[in-house]
Amino acid sequence: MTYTYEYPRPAVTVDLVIFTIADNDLKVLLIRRGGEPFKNRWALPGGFVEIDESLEKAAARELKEEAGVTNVYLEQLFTFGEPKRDPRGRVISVSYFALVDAEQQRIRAASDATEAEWRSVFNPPKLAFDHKKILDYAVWRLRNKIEWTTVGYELLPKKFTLSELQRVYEIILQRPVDKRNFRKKILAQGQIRELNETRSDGAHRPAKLYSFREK
Amino acid sequence: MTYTYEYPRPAVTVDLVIFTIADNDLKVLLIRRGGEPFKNRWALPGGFVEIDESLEKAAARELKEEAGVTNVYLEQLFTFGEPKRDPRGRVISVSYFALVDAEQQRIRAASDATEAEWRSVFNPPKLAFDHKKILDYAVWRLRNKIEWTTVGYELLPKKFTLSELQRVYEIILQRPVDKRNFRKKILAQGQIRELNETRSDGAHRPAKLYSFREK
DNA sequence: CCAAAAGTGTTTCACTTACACCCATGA
DNA sequence: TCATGGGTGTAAGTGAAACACTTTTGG
Repeated sequence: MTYTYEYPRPAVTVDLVIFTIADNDLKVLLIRRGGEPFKNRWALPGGFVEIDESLEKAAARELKEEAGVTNVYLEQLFTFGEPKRDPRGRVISVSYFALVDAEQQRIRAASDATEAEWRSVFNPPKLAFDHKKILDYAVWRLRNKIEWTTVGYELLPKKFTLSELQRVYEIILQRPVDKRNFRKKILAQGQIRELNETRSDGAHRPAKLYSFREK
Repeated sequence: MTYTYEYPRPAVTVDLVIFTIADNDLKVLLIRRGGEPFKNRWALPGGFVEIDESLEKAAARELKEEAGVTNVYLEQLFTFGEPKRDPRGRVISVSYFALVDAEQQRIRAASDATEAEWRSVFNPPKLAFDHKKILDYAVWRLRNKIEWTTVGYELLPKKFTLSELQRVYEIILQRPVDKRNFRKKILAQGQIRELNETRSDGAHRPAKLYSFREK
């Protein structure tokens, strides 16, 4: 195959599905569009890939610009490239999903300037472009990942209780999880360390705090 | 976010990892490059995405052009976009992997004109660009998929014996598989139908033929 | 002492793994 | 009759799921 450069080129963007847990719900960060097309509709944050910037870097840059966070879990999802997905012309979107923990997510809420909101994943507003498809795919992926890997920890602050971790699983999977089996499974993974601290949180037995090994 | 169109745009290609089983080995289709860079090196088949063509269609088109096959298993793998992956400029490559069965693969070998070869995945020649990385990722994905899904059938003709299917698994996983447990597992999946045919193949008991439900 | 969440073990069931011999055929 | 690959069952082990009560604290 010979590469030539005479082809009309598509624009390439990254779109981000940024998840967090808040108010006992799984949230995604959405931005309200100011211009056409889809004016006033909610959309996933995203933007163009700079010519000398890797896709991963572009995603990390958007993440910082739009959600004000760095150093969070970030993974490429899928590349969407239907010719008509953007009415203005050919735009290929490399989608990423990111997991932001409750602590960092609060930082953003405070410094918010543009119209961006954390919205429930399970009852989202109508989205621009094919962003609903991207969101659905991201949720599907997150559900799979949480069952087979340890990404769940990315949604919690450094110190957490087992009940909090369990809630994360229940919220994402949208089904109750057995407490004893859950603790057994998590502890058997050997990925978390029990700290010599507890958290008192009302009129009941304080919970032991744990931390994830590295992060 | 506002889209503007003043950005210099990267070129977008699709690259294909086309697998087949032959000579008791897992093979990938490689093309010898005629021009610089990487002149004479082997590379994955691929090409530019046309401006009005979906990524999936572009991959299917390349698959037909390069391997002469249509209607085979095709799945998006990952998008590689390091700025320096192509020395001539910014090229973002959406990679796909395809599974071609032994029957169709023979068609191509007969009508071969360009310098394309089926090469062993486990002992490949030095590859151009970052194609080794793409190949490695595709092999990893294929291994996972074959353990959790039924894609294995895509590498066999419509009628096959259980021993042939077992060989496919052993070749891909690069380890021996227990015959009784394998047959039990496959039959329990309820995805194949026993045909009223056998295949005689030498001085031993003929094997029953099976077919996959749909394809 | 009461309310509330934390913490803890055992049994059952399903699935995976290990393993060895007879069968049908062609030469 | 022998060599070759096809075909079959059982027992042991491992991991998942179901399930209820005691502990610790604050009010």
